Amino acid sequence: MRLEKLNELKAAGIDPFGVRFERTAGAALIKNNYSEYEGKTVKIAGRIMSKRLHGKAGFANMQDMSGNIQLYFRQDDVGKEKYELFKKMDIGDILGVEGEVFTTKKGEISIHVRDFTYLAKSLNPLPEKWHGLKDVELRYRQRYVDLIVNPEVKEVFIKRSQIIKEIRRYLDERGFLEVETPMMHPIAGGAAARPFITYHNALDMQLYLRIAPELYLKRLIVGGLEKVYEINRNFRNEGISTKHNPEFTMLELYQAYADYTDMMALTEDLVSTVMYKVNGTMIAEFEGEKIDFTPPWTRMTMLEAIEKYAGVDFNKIKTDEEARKAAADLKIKVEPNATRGEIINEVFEAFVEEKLIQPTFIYGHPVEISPLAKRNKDNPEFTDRFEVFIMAREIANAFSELNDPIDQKERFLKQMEKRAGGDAEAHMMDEDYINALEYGMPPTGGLGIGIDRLVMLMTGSPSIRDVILFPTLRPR
RNA sequence: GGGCCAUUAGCUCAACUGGCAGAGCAGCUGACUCUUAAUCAGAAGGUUGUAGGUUCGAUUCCUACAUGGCCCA
Repeated sequence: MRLEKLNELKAAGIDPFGVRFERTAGAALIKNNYSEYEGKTVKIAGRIMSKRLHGKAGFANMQDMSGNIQLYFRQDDVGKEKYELFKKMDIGDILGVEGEVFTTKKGEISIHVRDFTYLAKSLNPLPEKWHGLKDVELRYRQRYVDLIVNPEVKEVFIKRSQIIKEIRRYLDERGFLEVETPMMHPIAGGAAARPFITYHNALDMQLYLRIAPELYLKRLIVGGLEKVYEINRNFRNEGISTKHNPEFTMLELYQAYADYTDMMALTEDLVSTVMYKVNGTMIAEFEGEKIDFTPPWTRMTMLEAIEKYAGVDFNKIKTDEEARKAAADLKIKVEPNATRGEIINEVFEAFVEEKLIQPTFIYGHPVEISPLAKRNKDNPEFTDRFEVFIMAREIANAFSELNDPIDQKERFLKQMEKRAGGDAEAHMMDEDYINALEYGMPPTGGLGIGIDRLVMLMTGSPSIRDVILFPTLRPR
């Protein structure tokens, strides 16, 4: 049907797919500065979203990126030919119009159209005008349609962009250098996760898509780039859920001569500053909860948190055997050879995480689950590491970086044992990283923040797919 | 990987206990020179996700598969 209209347009000598159109205003600009624009002739362009015909006059609404404005067409003004063209026009068509700004009798700021040109004919009908597009699958698969008809979706992605911009501004102002490190790694390191595998033909070698940029960024610290950060994609070959997408965006930053306490202060200040700049408030509404980002955030060691929420004091549990018994008492399944540190982590995940609604620092992670973190001076079974939880979600992970190459090598060897034992998430040996540490890495604080999850919280989006423009889906 | 739910017109949704698949919007034809969910009149639009099965008869019941959602691991 619309193809016929397209051919009619062509037959009438009108190009349905026009060219460059110079705009002198936008919908929101005109509405927000009406007194300036009243009576003035403007040129605006956008998509026709609705149409109301009244014989020889009619109204339409045009949407551009800034908003929506009403257009008024009269046969007396545009001429019979153009008016017929207006009548034939479909919802979804993209036009450029020229006319004067005025207010209708009903008080709506509008454009009195004098002339218009076709910029793009729409061949597919748009979804229904007041229910929009609801089908989540279609919304993700055809995000372009979602963005056209659901304005709140556009708002989320504009806010996402602002959040990332403010993070960059914050770090740039504090002397951090933004860098880009490889996405394709010969060894997948820096996190506990299964990687995607790809293949380079010319080099005849297998490569991994990175699961984290960590080890490369710390090589840069060795190289003397004392404050670096990277905001980019990580890839993890794992399940998909409302909290997980196979590719997701991470901020990682490293600061030489700092430690995890500096990272705590930085995290709290960075996140709350960005929150306030973007939302104008420290309070976020999320799934019926009010989250208060105002610093200082609660600080608890992992053992304190376990004692509080699981009622078990792991300070009194000294051996792996006692820990396994404690796990059994709590009805948590663990590997028969699980160590105390691993069990502490299991108990934490089972009993504590879900309770952490307000921004909370959990620090002092067992060394077994932290192969890249520096040991605590007083208690070498634990590391100088923290994670931030908000709404039961892990938002940030940070530590004093392990800069002792000998300890690091031992940790890698331990991880390799686990790997040999079937743990596909255990860390791989990275000889070159050890080599880098052997040149000397200053004591360093490192921090990672999951950008998608942060955006979820700051925009009130319950699913990670609501903050990723094109989430991973099975092809149709 | 397991459980539950969903899939009907381009979109949003109906269809009782198994009995002719329906509405609104969009689109089409016509009327209307200040409407805004415009209004009014008319006509049209479907392999009910796919493949089987039960039945005189299946959108409805059963099985498998596909895609998605939610929960769990």
